[in-house]
Amino acid sequence: MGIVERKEREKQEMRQRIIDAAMHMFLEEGYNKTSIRNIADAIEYSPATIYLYYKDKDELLYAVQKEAFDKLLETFEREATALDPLLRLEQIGKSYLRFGMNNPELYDLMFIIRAPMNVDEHIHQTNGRDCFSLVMETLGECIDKGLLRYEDPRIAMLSFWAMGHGLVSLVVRCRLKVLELAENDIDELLHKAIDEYIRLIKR
Amino acid sequence: MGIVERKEREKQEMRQRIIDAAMHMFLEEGYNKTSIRNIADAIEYSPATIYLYYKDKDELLYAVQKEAFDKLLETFEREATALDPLLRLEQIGKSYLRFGMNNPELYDLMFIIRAPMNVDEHIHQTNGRDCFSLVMETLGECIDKGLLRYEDPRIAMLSFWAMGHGLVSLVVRCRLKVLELAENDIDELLHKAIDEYIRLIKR
DNA sequence: AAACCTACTGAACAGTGTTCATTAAATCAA
DNA sequence: TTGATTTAATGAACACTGTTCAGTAGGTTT
Repeated sequence: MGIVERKEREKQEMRQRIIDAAMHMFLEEGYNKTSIRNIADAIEYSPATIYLYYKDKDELLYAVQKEAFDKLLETFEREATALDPLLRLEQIGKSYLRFGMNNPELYDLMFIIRAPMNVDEHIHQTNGRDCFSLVMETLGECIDKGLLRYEDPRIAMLSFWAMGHGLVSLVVRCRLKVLELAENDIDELLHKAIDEYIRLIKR
Repeated sequence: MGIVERKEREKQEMRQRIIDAAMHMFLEEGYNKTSIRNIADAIEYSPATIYLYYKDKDELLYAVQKEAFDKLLETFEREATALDPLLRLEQIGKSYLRFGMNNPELYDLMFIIRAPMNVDEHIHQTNGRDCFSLVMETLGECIDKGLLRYEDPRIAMLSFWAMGHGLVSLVVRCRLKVLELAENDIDELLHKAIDEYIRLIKR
């Protein structure tokens, strides 16, 4: 009897249908402006049904986040392929910047949105782990080969990420306006900033 | 007749009473979890009254934000007093970090919270301007004296701020958990990261 | 004392996340 | 095939949210 298998499959399909709709609407309108009722409307089910598949709106967020990190990882693996670790590091930086600038709502979801504390904190340790391992390995290789002016890989990782995240999140949350930069220059300036940073950390 | 003056004074007092309560509750519970009704309760007025003094919840946010930037400016002026611009830059960096770590909710309000687009964008150009001028001047002085490995002050400002903001905001929004650092080390690591950054940008 | 003005409020509107008893349908056992 | 049981889905409700507005009480002016 394949009934239980089919049911399990249907359950997974339903879960997927929900997060597909959720992802779509989160990107279109943002997390806060997307209501469970809107998502329910989109998939033509009642709002209560969603709660049969996801415990609450946060769990929905984390599911979408997970898919987003998969996308970022794919992007890294596609765009940061250089064998030279230093060059690869630069590719990663540029890739990160582009990813954030091209998918601001997605970036928001992954790196900015308030992480509610009622959820298992473990999520933050698993979601995105692979992405960070990839960066970590590249940084480690650079340091091992003595290519960087960093000694401690933790400091290097922290700094590298902080620079990337700082740049993207200031743009995504409109905080650069205070610097009164021309809107068109911003993209170019960010890339220059990363270039400069890479230049600075090179030994 | 001092009646109109008294009334004006009372109006200002009421405005102040409202944002005092708002600031207090924003810091205690965060912006999103603070409702107009809660604020109204705290000052023992009806929710509708608040709308006589502030157009909407966002305007309340910007008023609180303004006070917060005043606080940050005071902090800078108190803690970053060195005559040597390079040393002063370091003091600013440390000061910024401490400010963010000691007042995470305030920091959130100032630099992370989604800036609604229905508000006059001009706010983002005025709120915090003084703080940035101060940093800008120090950076400018450093560059003029040839103390930094940056040429373009805009890139320098962008990078310096991105590093600071990146570090603080990753902590404030719990994104460092993925790096599995010991909770106690974080404060120290952030300061080391800033130290390293200053070291890197020194000519 | 009557008119006016202004500060304030209660009640309502449309929306939110979430829960739960009830219903309808699919599955299972006889 | 029929009856019992499990499962999936829902409508309605609850307790919130930001915001608006007609109505009121009281101080101010004429």
